[in-house]
Amino acid sequence: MNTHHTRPTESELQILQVLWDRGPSTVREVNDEINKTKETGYTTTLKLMQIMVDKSLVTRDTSSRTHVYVANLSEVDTQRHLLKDFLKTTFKGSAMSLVMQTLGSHTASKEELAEIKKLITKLENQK
Amino acid sequence: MNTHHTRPTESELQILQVLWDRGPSTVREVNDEINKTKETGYTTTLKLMQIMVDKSLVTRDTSSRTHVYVANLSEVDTQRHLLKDFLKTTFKGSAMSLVMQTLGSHTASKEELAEIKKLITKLENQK
DNA sequence: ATTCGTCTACGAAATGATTCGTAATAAAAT
DNA sequence: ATTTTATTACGAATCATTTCGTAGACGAAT
Repeated sequence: MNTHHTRPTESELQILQVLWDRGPSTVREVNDEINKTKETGYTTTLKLMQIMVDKSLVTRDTSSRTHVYVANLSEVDTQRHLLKDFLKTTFKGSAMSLVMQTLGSHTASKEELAEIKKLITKLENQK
Repeated sequence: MNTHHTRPTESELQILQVLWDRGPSTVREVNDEINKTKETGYTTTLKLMQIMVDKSLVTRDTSSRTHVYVANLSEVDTQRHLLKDFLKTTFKGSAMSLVMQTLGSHTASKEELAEIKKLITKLENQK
């Protein structure tokens, strides 16, 4: 067991993504999903998910022979966490340069842009 | 030698940061800088920087005994690259949810918000 | 009841990243 | 000239992550 908090590794994150998308899933289901992208042996995924239980990243229901796994963290919380980290390490903590860069190099629809603008206006009024 | 393109590791990125901030630097200088944050032996940093030469992440001037290292990639290009990756792996490629989340959970000055708004308006007009 | 397919558990190999010790060398100080 | 100090080169140890083989168990199909 391990209650201590660490960043999920690349592979762990991939598994979490699947669990977030699909909801409670078996190893087989997760592995099938992952194999759409990346060839991975069944026992590899199994082992990773077992490790994730140990790290408390996921919980599993072992009442039936085929165990069912559930993510223990919410997607948004994890994103927030990783974002904070990413911001610090690659943008020296400057949220603004990250936003500017993202807007600059990724296309967004008019609607999306409008939505962001709305959020900004709201933020401006809070000051 | 290695011309083949990979993502810099955590440590490599840290070294690149120093080179971007300081400009051309010796191992000693980089190591001193890094030690402000994180205790690291001199030869550790040296070795990493030698590996980075091999990966062409940096170039070095060996004309004098004490070699001088320079980053081979621009900070912005690297950020763009890492951002793209990060977006894909943790935000399923949705630039918008990344931006929204960043704006939501990090404070920005009025001026910064205004600047972003200006960029958005510009983007809107391009459509 | 035997066989077949699928599952979990687990150890250990493979891979990748980081850290460090040691030797060789050159320059600087004495 | 000799000693001290700083540097590079490089192999190897350590550590974390990922991958996989094998064994044992269970249930379904024959």
